[in-house]
Amino acid sequence: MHSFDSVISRLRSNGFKLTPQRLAIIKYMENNKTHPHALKIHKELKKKYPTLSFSTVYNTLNMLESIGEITSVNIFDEYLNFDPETKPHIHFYCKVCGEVTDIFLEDVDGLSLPIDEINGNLIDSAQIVFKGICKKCRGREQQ
Amino acid sequence: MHSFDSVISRLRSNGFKLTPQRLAIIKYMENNKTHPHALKIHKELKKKYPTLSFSTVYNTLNMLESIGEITSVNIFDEYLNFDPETKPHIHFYCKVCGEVTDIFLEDVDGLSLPIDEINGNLIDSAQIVFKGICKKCRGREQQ
DNA sequence: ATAGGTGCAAAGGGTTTGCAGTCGG
DNA sequence: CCGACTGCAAACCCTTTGCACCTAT
Repeated sequence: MHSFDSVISRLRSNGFKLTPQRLAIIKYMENNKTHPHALKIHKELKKKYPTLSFSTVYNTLNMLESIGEITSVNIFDEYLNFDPETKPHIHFYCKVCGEVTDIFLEDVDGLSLPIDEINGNLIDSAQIVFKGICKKCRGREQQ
Repeated sequence: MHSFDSVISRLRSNGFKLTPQRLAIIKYMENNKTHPHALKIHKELKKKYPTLSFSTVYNTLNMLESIGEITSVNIFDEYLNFDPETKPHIHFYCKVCGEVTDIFLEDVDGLSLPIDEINGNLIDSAQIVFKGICKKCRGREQQ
């Protein structure tokens, strides 16, 4: 996702209206590394906007995704997680604490993406989720 | 998934009852490379077992997953796909025809899994979905 | 005989939709 | 002002659950 100001001007120049709800959602997503799902965003922002509806949250998230400012990923089975990081990257899901963190390709030896072709199939995107136990939880589990 | 006969004896020796519905579902999944979802399985098998219920399909699939005979993956956002291939592998989803095919690690240069640790995080499983255009559709699209 | 499985319908959880009222441009 | 957006409730889709009946062992 671009900076708050850039997103705002992109919306403005594309004829989108800048409602308080949209601004709040954009601000919430900017630099957000927690991969929130829509219901969480709704719950959080409802504190400040008590009448905020699900439809507005979903509409705004879908709109931001459609213009490429955020992406959505199925990290768990249950629901969609939204991510302001639009550069290709990998998600790591910790089975103990439930946190989802980003891993960038530079950090992984032996893994070179994008691979653009396998067995004649053209590849244009990849969704990679590693699951396991995160550094913090590993330390905590040692007795 | 093991062979039909092996699955049957595993169930028998574990005290599971061998109902016609279960046998049909197991037979349907054996060597199935289409990554079907529960509703598709239900629809298909309903032809032969008109009273087959959703609960039976889901119960059986969940049972088979719990004993490790099949796995479930979220290839699309919408629903869970079941796969009799339990060896770690990658899914390729074709955006044109919608088919999902398996890719094995041997086929991918530069990709060596399992990677067991990244940044101190212990990794025990990975879900990898490549999306793009499959060989068949690439040929078909050239004009 | 009996535990476990089936089928039905209803409930559940996340997401979308329809529509009247509202507000940003 | 007007068209796009909001909020509400209902609808939606896939999956699970509750429960009476049934069936494999």
